[in-house]
Amino acid sequence: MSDTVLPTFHNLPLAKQKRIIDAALAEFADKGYQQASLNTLVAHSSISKGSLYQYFRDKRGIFLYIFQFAIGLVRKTLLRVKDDTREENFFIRLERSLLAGVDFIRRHPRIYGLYLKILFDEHVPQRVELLQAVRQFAADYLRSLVRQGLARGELREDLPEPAAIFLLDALLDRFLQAVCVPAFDVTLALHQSPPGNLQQCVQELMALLRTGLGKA
Amino acid sequence: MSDTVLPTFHNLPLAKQKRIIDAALAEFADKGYQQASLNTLVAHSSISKGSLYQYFRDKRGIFLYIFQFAIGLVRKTLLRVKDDTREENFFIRLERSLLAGVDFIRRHPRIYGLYLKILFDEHVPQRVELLQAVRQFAADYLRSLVRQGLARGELREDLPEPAAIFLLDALLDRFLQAVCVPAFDVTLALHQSPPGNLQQCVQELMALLRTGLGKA
DNA sequence: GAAAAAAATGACCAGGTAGTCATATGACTA
DNA sequence: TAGTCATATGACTACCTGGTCATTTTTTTC
Repeated sequence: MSDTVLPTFHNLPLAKQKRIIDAALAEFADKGYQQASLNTLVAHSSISKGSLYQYFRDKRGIFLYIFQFAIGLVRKTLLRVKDDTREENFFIRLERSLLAGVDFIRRHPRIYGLYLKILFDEHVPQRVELLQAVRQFAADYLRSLVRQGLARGELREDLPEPAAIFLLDALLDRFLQAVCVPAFDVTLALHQSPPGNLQQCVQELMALLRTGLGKA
Repeated sequence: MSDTVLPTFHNLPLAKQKRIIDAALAEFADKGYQQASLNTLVAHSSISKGSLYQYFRDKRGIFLYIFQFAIGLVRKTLLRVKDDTREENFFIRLERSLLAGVDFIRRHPRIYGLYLKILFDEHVPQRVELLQAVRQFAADYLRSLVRQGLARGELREDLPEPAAIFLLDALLDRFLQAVCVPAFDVTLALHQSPPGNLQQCVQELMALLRTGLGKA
């Protein structure tokens, strides 16, 4: 697990570390794992190729380090939202989480890009473990929200928990994708819409989740 | 658009055409566009490299031909489902469409794989057009179902159409992904479950869509 | 059956890749 | 100042890529 990054890297000045992390994130997010070029990476971070191999064992090592770094950032951000909205209604919390997700992506587009690049590429090292870590975290997050919502009587008592979590996960994930992948954005016009409009869309979706599609 | 495949290809015996299409589909579905190797492709279809370039202009041409071929198959299949369930209730139609999707993927796993490989790779030729074709088709399909459901009074009259379609699209797409990408299958245990169990999951999700999560 | 046209072939090319290694640098020690 | 040692370097290797082309083989035409 930790034989990915060598001690030399941590001896580097923080600014240099950051330069390398930034360049790696950009390259992997743009090209995916296999297609990412270490030559491009070293050029963009102004270090030599030889140095790169004194910081990391190999390409795989660089990638894993970067991805774990990214996962850490996501966890921290989402847990903060969960805590900040502790007292709110279930659907409000959901709405806030979603908007926080949009905000995160706006601030760290390359981290989200990296995640998307991994999703369906079976040849990425440790892909199953990395993906499962992300999805499991999301599911746990939503489960916690659902249980608190149930405890407060904001949700139907007979709610099938796994199905509900699945539906929520699907909707949230797709919403984020639609925000930053125009081709997904066929129905709502999220992509270029102002923040206010975006919030209105979210609220409409939340209302739909609450009351369902069927005739009352 | 049609300068992708050269006339020589269509003069080939159908069996040989099929061999090439199969090998190309397998290679692109497994590796994605850039990472797919034409050397592997020709080896697997038992033709020489030179021949490949007498059938197609270049790599891009092969890819586009294969993808359009795949799109055709999907359209045909889904339109048949829509027609077959013409008389059914909205939620039944949805359920049937979803199960038909699962069945299609089971029968043509490489076509679905190809679609997934395209989703987030900006470097795929014509990606935006290809993706939009697929998503637009799905959205149109769902819109048609929703409108007929509304006309028959099976859905709330005040249903916000775009939001509803978005939600349905998100759920259906994610369901298919969960069926064939184990890492997505964190909550429901779809991946290795028998068909009966799978159908029960779908029904549970349909019920959730109908009545919503909120307290009555 | 000969000539012409069409199709098949694989060695070859330029350009890219991940990773290596002998050498150079420069900071710290004695 | 001399010696030591962690770090920095980029030319280099072996390999793989998409694409080309002179040549051979097969098919068609007369």
